[in-house]
Amino acid sequence: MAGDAPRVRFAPSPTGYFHVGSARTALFNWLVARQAGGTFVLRIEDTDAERGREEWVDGIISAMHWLSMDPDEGPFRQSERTARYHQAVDALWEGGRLYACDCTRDQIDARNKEHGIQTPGYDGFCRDRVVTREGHALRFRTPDEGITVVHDVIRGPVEFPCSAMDDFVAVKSTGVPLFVLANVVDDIDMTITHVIRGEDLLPTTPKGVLAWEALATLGWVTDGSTGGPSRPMPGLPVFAHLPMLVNEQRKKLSKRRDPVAVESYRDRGYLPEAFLNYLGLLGWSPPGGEELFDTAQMVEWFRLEDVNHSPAFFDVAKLTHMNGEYIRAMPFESFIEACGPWLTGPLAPWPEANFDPAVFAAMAPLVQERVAVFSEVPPMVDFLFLDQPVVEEEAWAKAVAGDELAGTILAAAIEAYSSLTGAWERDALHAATLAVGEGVGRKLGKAQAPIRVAVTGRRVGPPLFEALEELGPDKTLDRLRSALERLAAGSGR
RNA sequence: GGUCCCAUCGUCUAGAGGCCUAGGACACCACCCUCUCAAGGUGGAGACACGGGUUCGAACCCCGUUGGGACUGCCA
Repeated sequence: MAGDAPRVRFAPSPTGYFHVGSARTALFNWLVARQAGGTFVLRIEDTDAERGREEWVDGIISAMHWLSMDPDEGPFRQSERTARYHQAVDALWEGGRLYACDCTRDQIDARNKEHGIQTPGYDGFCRDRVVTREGHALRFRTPDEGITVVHDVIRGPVEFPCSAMDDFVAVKSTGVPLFVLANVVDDIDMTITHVIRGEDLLPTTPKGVLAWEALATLGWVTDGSTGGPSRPMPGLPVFAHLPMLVNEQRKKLSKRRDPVAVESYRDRGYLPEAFLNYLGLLGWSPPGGEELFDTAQMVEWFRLEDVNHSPAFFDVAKLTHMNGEYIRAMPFESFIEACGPWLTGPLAPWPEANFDPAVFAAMAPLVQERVAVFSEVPPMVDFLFLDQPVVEEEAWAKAVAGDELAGTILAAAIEAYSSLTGAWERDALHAATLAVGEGVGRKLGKAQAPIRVAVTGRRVGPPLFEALEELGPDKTLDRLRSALERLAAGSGR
């Protein structure tokens, strides 16, 4: 742990998509690097061949890019560094820190069952047996007594009794090194100063510390893989184990049941700025108590020492609210631009040719203050660009079919709208509709409901008269008439 | 079973012994505004897990209990 400029690493294993917990870990690492002129390294932990497909790695990189957290170095892939790990394994083997083991899991379990009642873990059966190194797993000989201390900036010193630590497998029988060892060798070679990761890794940290110390005792040197020459290995890094992100059941976020893919938030129209802001509030909060802040402020305020100890629930509702605040704060032009992907191309629910940017721009200010995520934009304006509106059946049932005055109102609206003498614009429509309502003894709020559903297909949406103005008299009257027809047909009248 | 971590409103958190009658935000409820829905405004309900210490004084320090979680794999 030296020096001024920290070198941190974000080391995900590529397992499909970018997990929100990983994003939070990446963010906190990134903050530490940025605030002190440090280096943010990306390392892909893919020692397990079962994992890791190139597309997953691409996914991680692009998600990180979306969040403006491009790595300064990497991606390094552990799968490409096996030769280096073998050197460490040789050193450890020759130093007597490793021994070969030919026990199968079943044998270990059977022995454990025989002895203790149910005590998982390895019993050290092969410690003093002679097993050939080739073709067998290599276990790390952990001390029988004493304690291993992990100095964690967030939690303080955490002590692990060595007696409770079993001889873990460091190298598979295939010769492939496992995570604990590869991790340590990499952190040494990459001169990592701060290991910032999830709390779930805390229990394995003492094993890494032991491996680190074993290597140090054996005179291991770094390989200069980060550019410099070979040099003495650095001391232990600073550890920081971040509190878990949990679901409503207070359990570690699960891939299967919880919405954890960062990509899915991107695809639903969350803003990266809002996403980062929210992530920053999980396990940490700025000294001034601010809730809304950008990454520059986070870089300025963030302190690893200030990170919480307890798990945090990933609350999509709060994220969504925050995203709405960001959307409303956007300059109008930016909002229009950000809506782009939702208005044309495959995401747009209407025929491309029907889309009219001018019409959208006219409605946009009303849309901007009504959506919390961009995926809500199309349904808010689809009636303008669809030949026929999507009629929500529930809305129709309630506001039209279920309203005994609906037919009267619709008919009166057709009459009033078609006899408008001035321009077809919001104020005239407003006044006309007000009159229609008075005709049936209803206030505007109640009177506009059937009209809204007839024309837009929905009970909620942007203000009606602005909408009608943009839609134009032909389509408006058309839709009013067909709604009236449908109503007549449906009710048998 | 073992090891470790954690414990303030439903949720995210502020709180680093007296400033706490515990603050803010999301969610929730009511009202106002209002052409629907939002946004906005006002108000409301809502927490220091429990028990012992230490102290003149504890949400804050210590111990225990309880509860939750993680790990315990030839995954990471």
